[in-house]
Amino acid sequence: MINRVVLIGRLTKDVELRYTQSGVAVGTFSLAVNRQFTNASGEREADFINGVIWRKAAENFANFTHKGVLVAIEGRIQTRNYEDKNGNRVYVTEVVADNFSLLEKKSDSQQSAPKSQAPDPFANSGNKPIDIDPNDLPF
Amino acid sequence: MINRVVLIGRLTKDVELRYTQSGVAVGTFSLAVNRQFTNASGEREADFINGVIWRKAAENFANFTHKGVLVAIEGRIQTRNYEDKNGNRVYVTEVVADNFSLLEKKSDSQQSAPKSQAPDPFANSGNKPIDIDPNDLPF
Amino acid sequence: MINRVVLIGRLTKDVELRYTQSGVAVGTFSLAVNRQFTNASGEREADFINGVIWRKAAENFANFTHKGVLVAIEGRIQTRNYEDKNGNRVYVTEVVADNFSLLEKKSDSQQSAPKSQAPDPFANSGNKPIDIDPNDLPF
Amino acid sequence: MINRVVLIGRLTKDVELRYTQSGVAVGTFSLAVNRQFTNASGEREADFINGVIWRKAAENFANFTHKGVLVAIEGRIQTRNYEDKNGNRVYVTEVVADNFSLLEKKSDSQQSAPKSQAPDPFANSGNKPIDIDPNDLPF
DNA sequence: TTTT
DNA sequence: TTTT
Repeated sequence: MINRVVLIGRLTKDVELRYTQSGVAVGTFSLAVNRQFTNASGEREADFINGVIWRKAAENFANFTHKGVLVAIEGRIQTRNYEDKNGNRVYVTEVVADNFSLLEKKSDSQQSAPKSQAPDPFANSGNKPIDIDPNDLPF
Repeated sequence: MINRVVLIGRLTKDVELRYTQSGVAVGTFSLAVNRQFTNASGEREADFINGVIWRKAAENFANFTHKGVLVAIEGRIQTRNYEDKNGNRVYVTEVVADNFSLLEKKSDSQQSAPKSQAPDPFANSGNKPIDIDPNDLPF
Repeated sequence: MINRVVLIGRLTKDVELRYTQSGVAVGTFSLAVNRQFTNASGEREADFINGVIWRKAAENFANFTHKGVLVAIEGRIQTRNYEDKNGNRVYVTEVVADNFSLLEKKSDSQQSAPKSQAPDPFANSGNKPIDIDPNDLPF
Repeated sequence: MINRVVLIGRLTKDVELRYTQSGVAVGTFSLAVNRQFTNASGEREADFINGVIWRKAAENFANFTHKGVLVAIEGRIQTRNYEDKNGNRVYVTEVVADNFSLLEKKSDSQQSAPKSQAPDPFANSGNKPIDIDPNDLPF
């Protein structure tokens, strides 16, 4: 079934890169996507959308972006749930990104420390997330 | 900024239609969207995505669909949060639909009671959600 | 850069499946996508959108669909141009599908001859079209 | 039926703004959308996608952009055909944009003459293209 | 008949 | 040069 999302927004913090026990890279991120219309008080609010990205694309996304940077991402909506430390079931709705585009050059809105020498800032990759055990998740 | 979602899935229950204090129709719904790939155990899982729809489109969506029916929806991802009865902040990520398509005729997968005589089952409408006070929300 | 298309429509004819000289499957198709709004004369027009699909997905798309069937496709817009027999340059804008969903069971709107035994009608696949020489194109 | 397109690319020339006989603003544009993958020769090609935009959004799009600028557009694919001066039927596939986002500040990639004082560069608007007579088209 |  |  079709499940497609396209977002343009700014990273609210640096992408967090971790590795599953089996060594697969996973990045988690949060995107502030400004709304098109202002609210009743005339302010432009944003939606704060959490996401996950896997494998090579995760490493590239972490290495070539930083907090504040404008990016486009493509992906799908995923829902999952887990039991927290108090035994309560927590429901999560997030975006699984399979692709991203940098919309600003490195110099724009620079804030964090440099992390990597970029051969191609638009480097990303298809990452068909192949059946990873949820218990393997580092977050 | 761009924030666009397209989903095809089945309603996990009838659309719930309510009205704000100012008389605006709001529908809430939950969509089961089957995943493209099977999991490690060879099963096809689904994402259970909650959504909101406003005004005339909400009334049409509620009237011309029922639990189990296959629909396509277009919209955007919205995040919001509120304090629950225990004083805990609850974070919600959901889809605001601005458009829908019925992908099955009335007769297919009929389950609930009939609700309305449909002149055009594909009737829907642009519903630019104009600055509704969140306190006005019936859910 | 982002280039994303999602369409739901009916095949105006059977998918045409061919093979490049190097043996890669290519399907070409035409989709009638009904418009949301009726025109000045109150008629609902359609857009007739041509598309291409590659490899395993092409074979599945050809085998599990036929003229008239309702399908969803995801892909990107591609433009190309070639010189026709009269030496005129022809400009083509079409969709390259990388994914499809059947929205009707085999029995619905059956018209053409059966073509294949379907193990999973929703079988399709990522087909990252890897650098195929345009001169290799059979259409 | 669903017909949704999201594109990020650079305008290959200034938006051309005209008015129908009944006074409706129409903008035409061409977007260069770089491909994700390089071709057999290792070059990154682009798709050159033509589009149309109507009403207030057309005026804003023309006023707040210029050749070379990076923009995001949302819309749908439209097909139409007309008879050219030689009596040949010409088939057109283009994007009808109903929304756009500027992805660069005015100063970036400035090339053309200034055209307008921008109160809000992200100003755009829903433009439900209401039944315009094709004979009324200025292009 | 093309953008950076 | 079109689908239901």
